[in-house]
Amino acid sequence: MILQTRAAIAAKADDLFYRQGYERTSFADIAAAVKISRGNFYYHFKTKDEILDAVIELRAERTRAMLDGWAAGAKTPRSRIVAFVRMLIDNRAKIMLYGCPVGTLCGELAKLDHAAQKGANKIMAQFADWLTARFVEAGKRRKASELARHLLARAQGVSALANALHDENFIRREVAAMEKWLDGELGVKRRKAKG
Amino acid sequence: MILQTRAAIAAKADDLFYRQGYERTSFADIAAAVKISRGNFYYHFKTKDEILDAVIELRAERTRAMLDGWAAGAKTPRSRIVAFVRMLIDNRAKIMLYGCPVGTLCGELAKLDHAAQKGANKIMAQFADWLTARFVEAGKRRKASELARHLLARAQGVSALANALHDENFIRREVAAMEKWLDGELGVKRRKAKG
DNA sequence: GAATTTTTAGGACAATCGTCCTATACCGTC
DNA sequence: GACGGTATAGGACGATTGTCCTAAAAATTC
Repeated sequence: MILQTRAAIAAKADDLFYRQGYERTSFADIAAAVKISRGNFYYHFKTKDEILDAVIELRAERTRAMLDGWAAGAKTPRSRIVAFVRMLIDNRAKIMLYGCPVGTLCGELAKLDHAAQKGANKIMAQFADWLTARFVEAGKRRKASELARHLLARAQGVSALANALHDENFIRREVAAMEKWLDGELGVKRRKAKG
Repeated sequence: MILQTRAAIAAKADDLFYRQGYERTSFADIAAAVKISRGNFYYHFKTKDEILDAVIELRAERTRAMLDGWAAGAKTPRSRIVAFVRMLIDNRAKIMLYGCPVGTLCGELAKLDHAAQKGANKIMAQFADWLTARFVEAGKRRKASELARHLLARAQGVSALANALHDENFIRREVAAMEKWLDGELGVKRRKAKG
């Protein structure tokens, strides 16, 4: 079945692109990981760009499923946003080794000035849009987009710094700080200190 | 003069590594930029790793000079930290195109599992240490390191997100938010809302 | 079970990679 | 103006890159 092999290639490429980067990962690397010959490879994907497109599509789909899961699994807007923030703790080991999968891919493709850059950036936008929707749910309609991007940026920053400084406690502290910030913004436990 | 050519190579490599990434930049690219032959290249640097080391050293020195300049040029701890934050606005055009030079290099070398990773991470630590010293100056000795890393992470996040979303206003908003946060932490204009 | 399509393996291809060698031009010094 | 060390140019090197071709194997269809 062509779909199985194609999916296997995309899955292995996804993992290798994350751990080694797109540029560093060769056809030979992926072929070895999938255990098929380099020749057979060409039957499923004509160019490296096509693989990248498939990987981005795979990640976008996985992101969508993850976000849907959080939206369905948590009952309040706050707890849904917290699920996003806690992703940093759940994935801390890999983040400290390889950074954020979305952020690092966007960064690499930006430097390569790659055509797939737009697709990768869309995944980042998926998070921004999802968070925006959650803040709207929480009644912060006017500032929703701003709050969403602020939180997303903080998550990106935590990933980058945890990767550079290899500090796990830093991740935990920042996650706690983000939750505290969230409570402040959403008016949980304490009101905005104005008026 | 050997130093002139060596320095010219390091300077061009620095720029190319920033705009294209280390992996993507070849000897031929650098040689073409410096306008010397690939053969002559080998006379100054034996390996690509050596060039990377020189570039990292160059960046570390430039970072040191920049931090010293901020420390000398601004009179209060707050205004020194603000100088750091405003760097995001000053460099916004390049940041939106290529990201943060420090963050993206650390990210790329982490994925390559490169020996120079440690040196690149040290530049990130330079910022963390400098900011820590400024917060100590401001009387926040106990939480200085924590505050420093928090602010550095936010700057990294703003760079990453501005790069992915190509949003200049986002940079300005976040810089303003960071200054406001700073005032809150340092007790400027308004006290901590506790007690 | 023969015919046909789908899938695979293996290798050729030119280009480029980082690396390294050697011959020559340049230089100030005697 | 011959000399000796510094700097440069040009190209060779083996390996690897992404891409592509062809023939054989496997699966499917009649």
